[in-house]
Amino acid sequence: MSEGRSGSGFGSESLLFLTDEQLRQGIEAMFFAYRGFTADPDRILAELAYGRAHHRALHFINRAPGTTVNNLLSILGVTKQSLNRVLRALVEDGLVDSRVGTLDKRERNLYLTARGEELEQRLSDAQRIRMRAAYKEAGPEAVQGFKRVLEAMMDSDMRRAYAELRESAQ
Amino acid sequence: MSEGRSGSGFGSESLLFLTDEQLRQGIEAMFFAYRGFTADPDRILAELAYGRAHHRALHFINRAPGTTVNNLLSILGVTKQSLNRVLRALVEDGLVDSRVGTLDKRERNLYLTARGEELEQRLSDAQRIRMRAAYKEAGPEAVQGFKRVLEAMMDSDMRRAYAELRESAQ
DNA sequence: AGTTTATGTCAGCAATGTTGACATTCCAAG
DNA sequence: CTTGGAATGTCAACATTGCTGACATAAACT
Repeated sequence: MSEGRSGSGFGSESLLFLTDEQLRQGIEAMFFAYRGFTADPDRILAELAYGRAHHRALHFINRAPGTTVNNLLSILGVTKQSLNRVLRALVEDGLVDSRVGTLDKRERNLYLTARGEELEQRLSDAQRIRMRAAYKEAGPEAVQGFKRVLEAMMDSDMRRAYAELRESAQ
Repeated sequence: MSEGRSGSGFGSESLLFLTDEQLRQGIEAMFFAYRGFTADPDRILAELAYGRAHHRALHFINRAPGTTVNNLLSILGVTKQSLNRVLRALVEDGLVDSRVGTLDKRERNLYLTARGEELEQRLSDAQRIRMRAAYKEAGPEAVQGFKRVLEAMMDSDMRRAYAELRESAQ
């Protein structure tokens, strides 16, 4: 098909660095690891009748307090209608505070309430514990490689968003 | 909360290797990268009115032809009812062949048809192209680290499934 | 033979993605 | 200043894909 070159007697023993089999292993590793990556927060969220979408919203509002709906959905990569449902629940439940913009009244500036911060902490902690263990097991140089490959795998606009977050962080 | 130790004046400048900020960057990298990772197949699938679930089924049936529904759902980590819906569509559309087991007639052995293989190739190629580019950009040692961290991030049973797939592959 | 266990299918519900229609606010052209 | 269009966010309805529950069939155990 589109670009087929599937291990047809050349890739596997050539001097080229990447066989299709190696790439497939990477694909599967990504799939299995992402499940592990979300498993711990998912368990907490299930108890509270929330989902991954709520976690993502909490995470990025915490990361950039005062952010607007528009900005948030460009980072999350979902439609505003989809995000709206999640935000509405979080606001109703008193985890997020949505304030009408001062400069532009069409905008809503989003903040976590104390309870919102509390849940965000709980979720992030769960995820960090696993991440910390994985980093420790793999070692520092592995972590550098890990991040480098992930960054190269992003779409270019997400790479920009990611870089901005890193700068703003500290 | 459960294990809170969030950059409270100690983690960030201690001799410890992992600050909360570093961990958070890893978390966000994982989130953005996974979106890139699935973006290309998603576009193809959308044209065909299929979803990620169909892609995953095709991938692992291709990987282990003759596998059973039971085995497949343990790898995919979904319920059999959820998988069944997807498989039914693939069988009806002539991409997957479901044969009653010879030894145990309760089981169904799953195979890709020619058309199924064709679509699987198309999807995998799209994903491999991006993966290949990311690997190339990041370099060989980075890839080693990438895989090591991902593997450490999996749940233990998934790590086993992953290892088995690698062995069976070759 | 009869109960229990395993495998897979069918039906209906929940979470979360989508598009479409709309209200409010801002801004720019006249 | 007003008016028309663009931007922002909300509400409604639908599709995909998780889920649980109920069931049919085959195997296994007693």
